[in-house]
Amino acid sequence: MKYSIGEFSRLTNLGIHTLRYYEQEKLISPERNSANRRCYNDKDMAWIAFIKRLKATGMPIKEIKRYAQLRSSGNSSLNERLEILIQHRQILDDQIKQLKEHQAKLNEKIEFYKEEIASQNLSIQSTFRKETIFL
Amino acid sequence: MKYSIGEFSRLTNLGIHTLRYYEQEKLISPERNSANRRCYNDKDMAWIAFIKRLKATGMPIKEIKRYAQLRSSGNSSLNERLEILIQHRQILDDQIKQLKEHQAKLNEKIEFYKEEIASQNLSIQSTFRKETIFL
DNA sequence: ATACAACATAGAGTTCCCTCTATGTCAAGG
DNA sequence: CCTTGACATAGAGGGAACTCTATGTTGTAT
Repeated sequence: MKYSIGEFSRLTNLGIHTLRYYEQEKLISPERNSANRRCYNDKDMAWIAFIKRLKATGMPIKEIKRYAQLRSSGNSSLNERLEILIQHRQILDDQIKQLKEHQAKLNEKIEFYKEEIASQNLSIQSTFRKETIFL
Repeated sequence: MKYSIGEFSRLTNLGIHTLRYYEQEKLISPERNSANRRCYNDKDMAWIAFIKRLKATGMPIKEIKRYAQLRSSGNSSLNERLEILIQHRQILDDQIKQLKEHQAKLNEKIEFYKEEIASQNLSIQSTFRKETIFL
């Protein structure tokens, strides 16, 4: 299947401007038809999906660009690409580890807040009780 | 303990400029001494540590600022702060879930690459074998 | 034929989060 | 006393990743 930039934008959730920007940055190079219109295909689709994954895991555009260049240079770059991927996996693993730590601490903090609030409500309640007693 | 901005910068790993920027953005309001110099204390330290956590989990400065404002408005804002925290926990949980998914897919991709490379090495080997046979 | 929407490019603008520069003040050491 | 270095403010600069504007072209429906 072939897609115009409009269709492709809808299918990838990526905004026409963003797609053109990615092309400018050489992340992707769709074919052109006779009228110079961009013609994205299913391979582009899969590639964009992967780009989105890399981005979502914090890889900067520049690094994705490097990967894209290797990709376009064919099979001889497989090893180098694999290395980038393995390196990025390490980064991702660390990232997840960090986030889990933050998650644990945040949970602690939330528990602390709940207790704090509970004890406040208690003192309000007792004040209220006193008031009802003394009124 | 009290710290000058220089010391505090070293202790927090946050760059003097960044600390001043955070103050400008009202994330933190250290006291000043007679000479108008900033005097950070241990409470500021703990607070900065928490700011760093919020940042590291993707909370934008503006939202941290909102939290900081509530914090400075005292105990009456405990509930509201708790809500921000709980909401942020949700975001963090989702984030971790997403990253794990990306991790799984990345691992798949890496395995795929390894196989690809292995089969290439094989074909090179066999070409090489042919050559050695036919030479 | 003409109107219209979708496409094209070049380049400016925006947002976020710093980071740096220019300029000035002040306290302490040689 | 004077230099030095850490501090102060105000505001400019920078990079990343978009996002938008201006202007022009093309293909299709009326």
